[in-house]
Amino acid sequence: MIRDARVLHAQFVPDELEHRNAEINTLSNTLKPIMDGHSGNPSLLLGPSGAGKTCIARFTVERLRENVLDINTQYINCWQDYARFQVLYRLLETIGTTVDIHRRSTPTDELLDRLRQYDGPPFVVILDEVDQLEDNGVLYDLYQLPQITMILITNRERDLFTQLDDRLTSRLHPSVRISFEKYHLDELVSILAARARWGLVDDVIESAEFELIADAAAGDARIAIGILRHAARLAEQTDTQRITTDVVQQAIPEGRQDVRQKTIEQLTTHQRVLYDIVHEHGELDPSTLYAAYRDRVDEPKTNRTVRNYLAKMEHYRLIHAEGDNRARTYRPR
DNA sequence: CATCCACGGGAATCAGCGGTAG
DNA sequence: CTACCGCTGATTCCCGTGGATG
Repeated sequence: MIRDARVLHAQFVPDELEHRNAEINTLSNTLKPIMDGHSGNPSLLLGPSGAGKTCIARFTVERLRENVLDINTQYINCWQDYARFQVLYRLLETIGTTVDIHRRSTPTDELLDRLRQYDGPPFVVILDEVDQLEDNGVLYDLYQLPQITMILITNRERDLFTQLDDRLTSRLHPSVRISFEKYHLDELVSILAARARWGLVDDVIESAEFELIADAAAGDARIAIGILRHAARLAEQTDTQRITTDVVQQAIPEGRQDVRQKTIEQLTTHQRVLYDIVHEHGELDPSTLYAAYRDRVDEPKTNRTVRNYLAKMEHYRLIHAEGDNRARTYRPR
């Protein structure tokens, strides 16, 4: 059934893209100065999730790399690498100067110094989910490095700009903005058809099923591809020769929940207990939460550790924290 | 104003892992 | 092969900060 599983993951970047030509062109144009050895302006890709921002960014940069003899590129997902140190570290990794850097002993400023000394080819940096950065200062750091061209991706522009301080806002405001809309139904169908063509055995799914998936995905290509992947797996497991409407129906909930499900699975037992408590209570204050947690586990972690867990879970958007200091409450997402 | 409660940064400590000297 | 060393990530301890409360 499945011929090439890589293709069935949303982060796979195809060799050719059927839609989003306008967006690709705009992005290419802002990157053009690089071809003449200048650094490009930062660009800002905006739009709902699953609208193709990440895919287009990677695609365009890859194509640029084919056209320019020598550039460095790095993709960073700020959801995973949200600290200033982590971002700088990744960049140094690409240019290969991390050898003697030890996470413990090397101060962040030294990483920045090393980046300043960088005098290699143009360096294009994709920062995905920028609004997740805990310290926006790193944007300022990068902005000041002449060889670096930034592509910023976010689905919530407002969140991003309220976090920025003035010097950054004024720097980034003139940057090129490219807005993405949700995919139309027929666009999703053709995206799915392409993935099926590359990733699945021939003739196992028909257009009615594509449309069903596209409809359930509501414009989000990531979800659509997730559903397709689950459906293919289900069909394989149950030894069905085709991806039928039935199979698709079963795959829809999992496909939708995919991202969240994966992060929940990554939680430790202690974190999972906290998650469950919050979701059972609906809304509660820190002390009741901690008390409930103590009751439920054998060897409870300290209050401080629990706070770390909660912070992390909020970061992954599994729970929602509201209010400062004593007004703090936690509730499910 | 003193006290309470929670937050989150930083230092100290612990436990697991891999490499290495003997 | 084993004992030891250094590194790392997780946890805990300690503490300053700040808004709420009485």
